[in-house]
Amino acid sequence: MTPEQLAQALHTVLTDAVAAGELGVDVPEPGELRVERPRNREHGDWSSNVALQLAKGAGMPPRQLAEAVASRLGRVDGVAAVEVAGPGFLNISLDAASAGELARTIVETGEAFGRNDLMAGRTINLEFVSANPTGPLHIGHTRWAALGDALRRLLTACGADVTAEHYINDAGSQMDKFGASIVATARGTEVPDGGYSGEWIDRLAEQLLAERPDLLDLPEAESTALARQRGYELQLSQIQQTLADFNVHFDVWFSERSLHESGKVEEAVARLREQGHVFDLDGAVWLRTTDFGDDRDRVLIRANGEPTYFASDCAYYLSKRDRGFTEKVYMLGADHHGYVGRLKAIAACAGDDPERNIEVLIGQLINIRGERMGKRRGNALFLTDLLEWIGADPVRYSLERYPADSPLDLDGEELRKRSNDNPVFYVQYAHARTCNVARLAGEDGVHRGDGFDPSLLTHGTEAVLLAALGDFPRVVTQAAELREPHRVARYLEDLAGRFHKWYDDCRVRPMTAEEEITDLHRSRLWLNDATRQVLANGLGMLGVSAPERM
RNA sequence: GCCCCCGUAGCUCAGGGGAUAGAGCACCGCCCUCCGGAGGCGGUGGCGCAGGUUCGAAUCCUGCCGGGGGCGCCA
Repeated sequence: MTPEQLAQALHTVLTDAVAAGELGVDVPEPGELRVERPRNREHGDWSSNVALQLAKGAGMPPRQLAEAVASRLGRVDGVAAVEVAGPGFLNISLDAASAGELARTIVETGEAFGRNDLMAGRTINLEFVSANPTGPLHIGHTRWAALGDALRRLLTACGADVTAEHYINDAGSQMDKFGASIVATARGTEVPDGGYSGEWIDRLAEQLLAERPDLLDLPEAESTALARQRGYELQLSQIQQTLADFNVHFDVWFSERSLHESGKVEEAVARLREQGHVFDLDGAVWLRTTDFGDDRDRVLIRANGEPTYFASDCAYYLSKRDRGFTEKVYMLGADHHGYVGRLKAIAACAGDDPERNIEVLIGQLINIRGERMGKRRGNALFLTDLLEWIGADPVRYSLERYPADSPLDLDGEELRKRSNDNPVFYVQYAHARTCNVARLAGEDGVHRGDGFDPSLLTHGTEAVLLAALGDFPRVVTQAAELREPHRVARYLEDLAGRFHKWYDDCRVRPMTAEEEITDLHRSRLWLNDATRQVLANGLGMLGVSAPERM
């Protein structure tokens, strides 16, 4: 019996009680009824606080209301006992067969277990990373790459139509400085003020010189333009390769420059002007974002006629809108939190609902060994370095197990250690262990077949494991709705722990070749395989591999 | 000055109003006649401070203290 089925039963029981005149209250929808896994095992398999929530509306003491519900709920098929505890909690115990049935459900549902269609029909544009193509991805991008991709997978798992998008800031003066920096490096002179320097610039200069030995003989403007274009291509493809190595998928790579070249930026200004939010002042063109909560108005076109970066932001937003996305999610670093107000204002100026059509997620920056990592500082830690030293799985997982809004202080040396200090190994090992058990069981002649008797799964660790397995769909939904992939990671760690404890106490295979194979062996194999499935599904949603052997 | 995020165990962090606040690491013990010990069991140890809302607050609100970040006709 799943918690969802319990919530449904609870709904029915409440409705019946109201019909019988036992209580007068508006019965919440089943989805609103919270059935949770109690922290304390002695509080049953599942618990609900509905009595506490409805007491006021029903005008009766919570415990009395709870008693009324408990006696009815206790008669539901599969429910072994319902106790009223504390201020009015309902502590529900399932009979073993009903609880154990879940193992079969999971095995038969397979990869689909945990997925749902709650977000069906929603078209979501998820923008993240959006790095400047002037250098390699660093640790700051890494957090969003991991979390953004996990969120893409989670929202997709909930039935949403998700487009993962990477905006390429390939317009503007930083690209000119990028080109000039490559040329200066090729020439062996100082890079311009505010330019780029680093090993990657050296490599780009080297490569460009190899391709175009005449680079330095060209007129300055020409060599810079060449370096700018070719350096851009090389750097972008390096970024794309790195993200692919990191198991991060993007559906669309959107060029800022294309907005300028296609006239979309001017068009955006004109469209916003039609909406009545554009005004002229001091020779510049402004968007009155203060009408929608921004703390100051923003310049679209400078007095010198050049559009601002903000103007492309507007054009980009309108592009997303025109492409039919109802929800545009932006994932930004904390150093961009000042953008929230103006981005929301763009949506409002465009006639959208800033509460519904746009969502800005802010992630705190990461510290590694106490040093703030930034692209323009020396000794930046690049994602390629992390992948080489640590590997994609541990890097992803170590970022995905924390909420984005908590400042993260990871010890670089600890991260480099390939040891069980890293929880990803704990979870992956649990998965490998389930595979090993299944493999050896098969060799012993233990097969799932028809020998599934859920009433045999009576051990305490089995009840706990089953309850944890049943919690998975709720965790997925919650993680997707709250945009918090770390909930899945923490869940998996808990599940892995439950599994290891069960493994210690309950043997799946016969101890000796002489021992008769019974339904107990087979039923436990079902449970083992159900655990394997949930671990694999959860790791899949995090973009982390589920190895069969380690 | 204004705005955003965060203060939970020695350390790194979980805990979207609920019962006795958890995990890993660190430290101290224990478990291999047993499916992989990359595991399990036990011990030590904590909600920054002060008010408020609530039957109930680590969680919500206000103030203060402490840490990080942001406030351009830069990109």
